[in-house]
Amino acid sequence: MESPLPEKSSADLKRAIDGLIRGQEFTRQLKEIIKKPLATIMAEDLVGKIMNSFSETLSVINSGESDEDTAEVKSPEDSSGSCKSTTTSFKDRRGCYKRRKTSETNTKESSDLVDDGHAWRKYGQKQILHSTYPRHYFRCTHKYDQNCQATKQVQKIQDNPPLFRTTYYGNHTCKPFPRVSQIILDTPIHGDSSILLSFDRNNNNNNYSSIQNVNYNYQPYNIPTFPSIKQETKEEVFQRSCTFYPKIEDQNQSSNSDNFLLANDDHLSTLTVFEASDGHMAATLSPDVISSGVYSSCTTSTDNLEIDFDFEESLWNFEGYNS
DNA sequence: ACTATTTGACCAGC
DNA sequence: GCTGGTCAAATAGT
Repeated sequence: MESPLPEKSSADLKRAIDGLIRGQEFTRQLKEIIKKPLATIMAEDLVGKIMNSFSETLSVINSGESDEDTAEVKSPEDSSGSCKSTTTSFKDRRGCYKRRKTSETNTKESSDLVDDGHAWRKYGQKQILHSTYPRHYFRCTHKYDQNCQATKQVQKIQDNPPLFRTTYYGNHTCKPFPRVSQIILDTPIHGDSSILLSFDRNNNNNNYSSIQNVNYNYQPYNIPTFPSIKQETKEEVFQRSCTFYPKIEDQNQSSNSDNFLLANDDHLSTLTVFEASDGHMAATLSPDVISSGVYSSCTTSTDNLEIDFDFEESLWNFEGYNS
């Protein structure tokens, strides 16, 4: 009773230990990659993993509840159902909910507000006592169409340099299926540099669309996942772990195609996006080689991969990817 | 017209 | 009674 920490089950302790070991391993990896070229983006990814690992561990240590209890996320729908209608008019149901007592949380702090791969909708903002900055409340965009109960809170905790604390509540039960196929990436390391690949769905003469805007400067960008791609396929295993770089060699070229470098643990490829003769967007993927730390395209390869983006299915279609 | 954000109101938990 | 989380009308944006 007098213990400062709640009593832990052996499963909790194992989770805590696993989390610490994971953090230790990520830190070791971080130490290794700092020595390498492209260290900053790889390091950033690892720092995120390290912080998540420690956050999860801390939440295990701090929670006084068992796994079974914490995994049960209270649903606002369930709680609003219990709202008494005797004192409130049926029409005005504002604030009619049950406050969350405990639920699965995951807190991370970062100097920027990077896209976490999910679509969020802001539903509130509140000035918090003894806090300089207001807290912003977000729910999953698919709360109603897919009954996804995930929410998050974002609060600025420091201005210079900016630091944000993001707390996630509940798990996404929605499928990450965007209504507008758009990938927006911010690069906190390099200030306002950003990359936007925007596909115009309004061009509905056929199943494909054209690239509206490809805007980038020539620094590396990281796509930890491809949230716009839904279907689990063998190709997605490749996509999921790719890092995405605009190719420097194209900087002064004016052409109707755009080249990007895709890198994962053991692949390097050039993705060339272009508008095909029939107006739809296509891309080819060809293996690259690294020499002396400088990336260059392997022009001798004929083992290219044809990729189309089908907006009706929201799928990248791979043809001839046999390796 | 439709969707997203803002903001004051409302209510549960402490 | 205070505080924080959520709702929903009003407003802004596209």
